[in-house]
Amino acid sequence: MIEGLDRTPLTRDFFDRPVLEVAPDLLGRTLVRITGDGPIELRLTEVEAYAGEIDPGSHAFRGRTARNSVMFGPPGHAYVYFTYGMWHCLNLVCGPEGMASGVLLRAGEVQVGAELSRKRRISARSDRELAKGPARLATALDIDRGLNGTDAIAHPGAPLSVLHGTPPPLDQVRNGPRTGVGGDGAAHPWRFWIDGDPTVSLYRPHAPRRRAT
DNA sequence: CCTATGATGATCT
DNA sequence: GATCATCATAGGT
Repeated sequence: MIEGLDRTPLTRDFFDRPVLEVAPDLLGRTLVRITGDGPIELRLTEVEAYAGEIDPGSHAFRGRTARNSVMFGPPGHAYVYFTYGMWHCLNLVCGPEGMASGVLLRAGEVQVGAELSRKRRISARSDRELAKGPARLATALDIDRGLNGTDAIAHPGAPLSVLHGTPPPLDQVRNGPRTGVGGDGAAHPWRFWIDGDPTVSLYRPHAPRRRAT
């Protein structure tokens, strides 16, 4: 186990705040995933905020649909979506309920269960790449749509939960434009990361894909 | 180090 | 039919 870590679970109140408060506050926290093979734990190093129906970059911008309905529900639950035909991404819903905001978990450092994670991340050249990117993070933690809507506040049998961990000093938290978000949503500097951490993903500006001819 | 491109399918218009 | 909160790989510098 990790020494010197505050392993107190985060509470519902932690997530029941505006997403721009919650997102940077998640850095350094410990994400716990209980798989069939054992636990995997991750220290969060990079996140992005999505502010519901006022945010052109958010899945909830055009209102509630079958896919995004979890975002409109209670804070502290997992919103998992499938994208680009083969990847999953994990978000944590923030408050207040009905605002449809969430935090995309983009990267982290695997601190427990790296051997389990490696089995799902064969192409990772080093452990620092296990969860370096949102779809890599979901793969490393064996997360798919089966976990969509799951309550991520710690409780008996919880497959997913978040512990207090060790937040970084405030002057080590950086922010900038969100990765892969174009149009009007690109203006918001709502990506947050821990400065200098080797597990933070590389920034890629949004580029529209060329149409097939 | 870098840039370009194909993979693959759910979702929404 | 177009888009997509992405990644792995190939090949150039």
